[in-house]
Amino acid sequence: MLNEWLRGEVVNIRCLFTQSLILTIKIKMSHSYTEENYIKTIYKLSANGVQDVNTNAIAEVLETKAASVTDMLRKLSAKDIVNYVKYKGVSLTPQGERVALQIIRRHRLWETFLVEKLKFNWDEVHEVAEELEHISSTLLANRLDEFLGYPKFDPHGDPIPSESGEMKHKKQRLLAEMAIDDAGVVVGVNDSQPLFLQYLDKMGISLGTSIKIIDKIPYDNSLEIGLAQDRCLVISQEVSKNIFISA
Amino acid sequence: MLNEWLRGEVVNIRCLFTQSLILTIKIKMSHSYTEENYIKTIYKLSANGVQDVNTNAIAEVLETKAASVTDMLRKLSAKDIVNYVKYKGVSLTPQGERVALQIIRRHRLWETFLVEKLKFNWDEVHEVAEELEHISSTLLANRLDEFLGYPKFDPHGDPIPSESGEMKHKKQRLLAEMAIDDAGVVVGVNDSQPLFLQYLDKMGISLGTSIKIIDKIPYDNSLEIGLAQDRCLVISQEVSKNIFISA
DNA sequence: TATCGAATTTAGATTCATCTAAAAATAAAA
DNA sequence: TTTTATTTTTAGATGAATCTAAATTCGATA
Ligand SMILES: [Mn+2]
Ligand SMILES: [Mn+2]
Ligand SMILES: [Mn+2]
Ligand SMILES: [Mn+2]
Repeated sequence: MLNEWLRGEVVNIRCLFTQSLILTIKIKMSHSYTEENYIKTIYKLSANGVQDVNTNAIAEVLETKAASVTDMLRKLSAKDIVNYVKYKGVSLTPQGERVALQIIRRHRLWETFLVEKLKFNWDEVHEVAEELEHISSTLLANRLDEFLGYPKFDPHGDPIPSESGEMKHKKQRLLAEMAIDDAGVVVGVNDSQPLFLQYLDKMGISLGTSIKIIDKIPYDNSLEIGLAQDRCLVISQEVSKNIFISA
Repeated sequence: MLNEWLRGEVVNIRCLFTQSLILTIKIKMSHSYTEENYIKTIYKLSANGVQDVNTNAIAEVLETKAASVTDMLRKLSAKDIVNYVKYKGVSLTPQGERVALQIIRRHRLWETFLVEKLKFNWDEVHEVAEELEHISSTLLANRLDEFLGYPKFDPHGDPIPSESGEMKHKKQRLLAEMAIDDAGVVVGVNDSQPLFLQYLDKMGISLGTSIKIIDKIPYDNSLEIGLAQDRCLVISQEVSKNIFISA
């Protein structure tokens, strides 16, 4: 296949006779729906400071088997998307990282669109965005970005990469790691599962909500927190580990 | 597979012991990307008054081989999406027609979105919509419809089916079939290929343009037409067969 | 009606993504 | 340092969608 020989993105084709005419073409490598999901998963698993992602971790996230993961890693390795050493683990190449950031960009732009323009609730968007993120047109992503006013964060507080792959790094800490009397504003969630977001809705917690730690219950590490208008409630550690507060 | 036994959309499950508790569940049959493209193609080929669509016609549209089409027709037949008789041709069942209309609905809504909101030109939208039409969420289609203000026609003048599958039938005739001195307004195109639309752009013809037939050249059936501000031009029969004028 | 040619279907192979089960490598424990 | 357990890879099979080539059917023509 072409892909196996043309690893880079820019190729020069020189006229055989005159050696003068040079055609410089930019080759856009395309990836299957499945490949994209692997790339995104490897990116997310290595984002948490992990150097080499292991096979089983990928298999778990993608709800597939380790053997399938191995097959795909060999394939992505041949495409120069990942650095893969048998039994040692896998990491994205700079190429692969660029691809991952584009997928994440599209995912988060679509989520923003769904919430901002189509009035979806923040717990309804992830699944749809999992499909929309694979629409390949870069013009579409860029126009959508423009239409939304170049948003920097998605509805869950996650940063949206720019066309060139840069994103704002928000200063934040986990609610679980704050001390008594500390206070701040909710700027993100660590888990976008509908059930968790629905729970937050029910508790009246959303991005922008001000929270103050009133007490910590040592028995199960649950937190007593204060919201606006002297409203008080207790949340489990599980929950507090999934809420980001402005630093 | 479940699909082969559960042909309808609503199923009752009765408790074996008490015979009293009845679970009524609505089963949403899903179709692969590929199946959807076949369904849409069969719909479009039968839309022109054709009763039984033949295998080769489908193969040509989908740029595939007749043998592949046969395989898929057996599959869609088992799913009750088409009526298929070997060697005789194929037509959509009422079920299949509903599915087709939903795909076309999504295609045209997305095209409208791209032009109206993202400032795409009308020649840039078809290819992207070919991908977007397969995003399955019906909530998405309905919210998009609402966001766009329930448009009745897409950027090429084609009618957009409602959620229930109804669409406005526009009174129109082909420019090629008009007589000298007849006049009207462009309300649609019969071909959405970029090259054709780009040609129309170049000639200053778009939806809403007023056109009057000035003369017909018998030699090659080309047409001399008049636009606003006494602008005159000659178009080939090929072109005149792809422009719809208000009746 | 018999024959020919086009359209269509069948047969068999290929590629991609997946699986299970078995083998191999690595890491942890004795 | 063996032994054991875990992780990972290989081997081999399956199902979906495709292909080419051969066989079959249909419909038109002789
Ligand atoms: Mn998401
Ligand atoms: Mn995905
Ligand atoms: Mn179109
Ligand atoms: Mn399509």
